Amino acid sequence: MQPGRRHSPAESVALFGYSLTPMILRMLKTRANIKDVASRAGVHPSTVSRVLNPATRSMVSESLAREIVRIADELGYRRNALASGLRTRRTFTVGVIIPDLTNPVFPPIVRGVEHTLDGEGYIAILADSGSKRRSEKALIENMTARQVDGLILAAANRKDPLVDQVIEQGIPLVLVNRTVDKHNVTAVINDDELGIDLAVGHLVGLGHRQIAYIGGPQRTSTGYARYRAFLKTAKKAGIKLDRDLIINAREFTETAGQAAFHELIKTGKHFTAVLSANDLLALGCYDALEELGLRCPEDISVTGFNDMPYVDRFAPPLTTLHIPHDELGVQAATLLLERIENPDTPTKQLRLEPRLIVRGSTAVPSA
Amino acid sequence: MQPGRRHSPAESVALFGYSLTPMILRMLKTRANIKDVASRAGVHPSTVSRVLNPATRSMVSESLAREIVRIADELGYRRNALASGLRTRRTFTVGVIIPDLTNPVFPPIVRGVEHTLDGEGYIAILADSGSKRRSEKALIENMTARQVDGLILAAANRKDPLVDQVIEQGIPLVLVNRTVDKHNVTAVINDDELGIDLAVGHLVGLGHRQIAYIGGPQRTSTGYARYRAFLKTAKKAGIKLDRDLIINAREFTETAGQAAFHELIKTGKHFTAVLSANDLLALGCYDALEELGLRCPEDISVTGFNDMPYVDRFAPPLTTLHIPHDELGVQAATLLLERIENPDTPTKQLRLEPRLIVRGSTAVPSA
DNA sequence: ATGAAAGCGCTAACAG
DNA sequence: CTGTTAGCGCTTTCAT
Repeated sequence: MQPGRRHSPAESVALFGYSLTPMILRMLKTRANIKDVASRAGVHPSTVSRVLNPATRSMVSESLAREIVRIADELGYRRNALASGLRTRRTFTVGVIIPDLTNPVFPPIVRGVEHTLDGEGYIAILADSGSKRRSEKALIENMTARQVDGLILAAANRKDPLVDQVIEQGIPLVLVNRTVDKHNVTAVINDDELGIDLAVGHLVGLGHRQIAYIGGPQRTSTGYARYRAFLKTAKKAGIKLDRDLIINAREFTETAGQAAFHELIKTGKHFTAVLSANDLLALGCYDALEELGLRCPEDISVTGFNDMPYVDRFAPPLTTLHIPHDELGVQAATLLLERIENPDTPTKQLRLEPRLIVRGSTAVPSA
Repeated sequence: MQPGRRHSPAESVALFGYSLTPMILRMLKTRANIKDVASRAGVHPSTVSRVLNPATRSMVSESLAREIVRIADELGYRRNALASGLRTRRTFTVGVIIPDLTNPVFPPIVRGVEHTLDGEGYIAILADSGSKRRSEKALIENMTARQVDGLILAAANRKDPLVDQVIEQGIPLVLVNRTVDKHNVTAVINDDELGIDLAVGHLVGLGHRQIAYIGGPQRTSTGYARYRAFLKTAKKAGIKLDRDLIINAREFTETAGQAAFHELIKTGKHFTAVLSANDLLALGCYDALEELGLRCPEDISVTGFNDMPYVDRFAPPLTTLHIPHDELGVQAATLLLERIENPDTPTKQLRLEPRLIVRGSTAVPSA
């Protein structure tokens, strides 16, 4: 094959003197391109481009435009997004990085993001970083190499060089679910303080005075904010704050929650309720309770945070804080699109309200 | 700005007579390109291209190659995937379409797919079709316009024009989770017959003879295969096959399962166990049982299919069939990559074995 | 209203 | 081993 030898069907027609049907065309090359449509219509490729782009379509006479559209359809023409993106520097693609898809809080977020993007002609490149920072960095590089128009990160740490890096590169960015300490990023998160307030209020209302707290990793905004909120709220509610009954787990996992609960017991201190910083930690409490032959809520009340799917089916159904995860995703995508349109949009932090869902894991303290 | 006016930093250097640092470069344009690296290194762009491509790197002298890599790093060069893909017709991107991310069976599949792809330098474009065919078609078009190297569909119907279309277009395709009736597609699914076999065997072993069946939509391969398997296996096991006790729900949902169970009860026929074609349907049975004041497993045993996360925490913990969903994803991605490398690979259907997980929802029949 | 020409950034065939 | 050249498919000035 000659270098630069083109295989445009139009040329093939000239070459072989045959009239090629679309079906045959399709067998010759993957797809008709703009040039094919143009030569079929007897116009210049740029005219076709104008017609096929809504923004410039009005530049072309209506009758010709219709004819071109007809031919394009006939040839099954689809714009090559690579070529288009290369030229325009807009890919209508955004990268979404989440730490762990199998953690039930993330699918609804992703879904909200996606549906919002889809409505605007964007598509999402999704990556599950497996919570590993190394791969996260690589993923971001991969995505920027693909010229994504923006990025949504669901796994930021409070201090996050990766986030700084993205910002520095001028790539539109929105954080979701977790945020960073600095306020130089747009983020959509949950109102942690309100959530903890509600949970503490609920427990206190039931009569609990010795409330233990199992928190999450302090490197995450959620873990930190909930911890701070607990200290603050507990003080306000006038309950005894025993430092031994406050444990911040290293991870938001069931096993971490289980271990933490055992630690609480080991202190020998009395407590009638455990406020956990998320559902998984609460679930770990369930495990520990069972191992210790204790009952929930009869012996100990337990609350969670997140309202993961199916926690209402647990034994006992978990009292927890519902976070509108889909809405988190929707808002994150909306804000990102805004930033893509206008990169100078001032950053903003959106805080969605959690709702307390009272179920069977909390009750009036027995002792 | 003149048409065609280039803003390569190298030219800028010449223009202004300044030595520009990488930092300043980055402020001038989004990113250094191959030409920038080339002029900095005093070589031709194609030489840089060769160095930066592992496959062709050996064509360049080792010392020069190293120098070029150094300069590329210094300039923070990243290959523009759009340009590269446009030229090579390989994007290292695959499209993944799933019907509903919030259905817990899909996240692990997606995760398996992604991790496998990631290992090979590919990335996934993910779309949640919301189970809507229309949007599914649009999504596929969007993805092919983006020149994806292949497609993974998790939501095929037994007869699926969309699947036919993709195949016809010559786009490498792998189905996962569900397949089509025709055997002209590569698919990675679960061994439904074995699963049903195990479930029936378990119930029969416990002493159940009147077993009701709540199946899924017959348009899906899973719904159909499990239904056929139940008929076959039940006959083999010598249990009474009462057509009234076999209901195929329209959807794999909790509400559909609930409704189906009520229908079963309305028949007035006696049964001691319900075999459900998936966990969500089984969950619906739980709901109906509660509404009817019946207990599981004391009054009725219930089994599911899928082993969704947390069904072990339900009240009662659900006896079900575990499907290695991550492995499904891993295999699907592996087979797809194979097909991308060699499109003529014969199609194959991989059937992974489910495992029976006996929990608290099944027991010896009381009556 | 349409055409001509140039180039986004990269790679591959060919020449030397 | 390296440079030259052309072009992937598209969009945009600019010119008419």
